[in-house]
Amino acid sequence: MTKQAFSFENKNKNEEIFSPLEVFKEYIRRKGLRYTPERETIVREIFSLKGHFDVDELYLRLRNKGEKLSKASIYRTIPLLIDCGLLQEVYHEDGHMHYEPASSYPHGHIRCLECRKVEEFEDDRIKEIQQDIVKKYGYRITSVRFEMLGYCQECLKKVHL
Amino acid sequence: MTKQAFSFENKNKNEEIFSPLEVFKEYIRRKGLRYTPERETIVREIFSLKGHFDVDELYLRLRNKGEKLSKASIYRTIPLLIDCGLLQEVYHEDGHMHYEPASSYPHGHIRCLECRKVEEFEDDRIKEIQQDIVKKYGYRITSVRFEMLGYCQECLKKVHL
DNA sequence: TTACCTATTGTTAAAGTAAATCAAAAAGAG
DNA sequence: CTCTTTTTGATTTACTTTAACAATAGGTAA
Repeated sequence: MTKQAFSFENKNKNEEIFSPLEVFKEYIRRKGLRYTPERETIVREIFSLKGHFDVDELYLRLRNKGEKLSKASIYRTIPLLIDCGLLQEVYHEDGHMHYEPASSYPHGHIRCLECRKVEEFEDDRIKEIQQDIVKKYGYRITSVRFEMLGYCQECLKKVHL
Repeated sequence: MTKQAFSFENKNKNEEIFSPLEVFKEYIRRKGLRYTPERETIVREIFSLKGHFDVDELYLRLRNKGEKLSKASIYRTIPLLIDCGLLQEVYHEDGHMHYEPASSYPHGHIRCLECRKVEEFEDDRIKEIQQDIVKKYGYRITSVRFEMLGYCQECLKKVHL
């Protein structure tokens, strides 16, 4: 069986859970690609920061740690991580994409259009909807995104929106 | 009361439903902006095509109809339409955003990563989740997006994914 | 170990989206 | 009709992301 971390399927079964790096290594091997220090550095950083990030942020973070790798390597690694289910796009803002490590629990995001904060919420119905779609349409779903835009309580108080 | 078309709130009440163009006019007036033929043309086109579109598509469509307006006007009109709740971003693909007219019924999108088709599905739970968030966090939600990525039945048969 | 093949890297250039600028045109109020 | 201010189209600009390519370095197999 193929290694999977954070997969929707192996949460309730007694399957082994592998670390992101293990999953990535396995993916690289399976695809006949090469495991390079640059790729390892990128994956380690993404899974150590845990939250949302964008390419520039990640690049600067690594730069500040003294890592010498190019932005191009980041751009090239991201599709690999998405492909093996470790990473997800979360939203496109300010002209570029924002990502987050894929997680095992179904959750959505609420973005305030005024202060631009992003809150997460958990809801089992997200998973239920996904499962129904699989049943009804026969899709194999690799990632789910639930996003709401609006104005948060604080901003609603501050200004008339 | 402010005019709203396709709003989540006025569906089950006996409020008048206004056409997108009426909503837009009212919005323009309220904001002290100017109602120009270019804006009207853009709004009419968006709500006549009904489906998803991107800026280039819309521009070419209008061009083919003999309309003489610039792409810049489209880029400038889109945020207005989003702001007044008539338009939503649906997904970012091929380096640019795709939009759709906001609709009154809660629905999600499934995108096949292989053949790139986009299917829509309706599910009342999307609205339920939204309402719960409003209750729990006090947000005013302006748009909701439920997106799933994966591989459709046909593509799963064709290739091993 | 060593040699070889091929993927990957950094650098640089290219493609393309979206936004900014600005003079000319036009909407809307009086 | 006049005046003020917004909007338009054209062009430039800023950026993000991808492509190209020579140099480098995994990984396999002798």
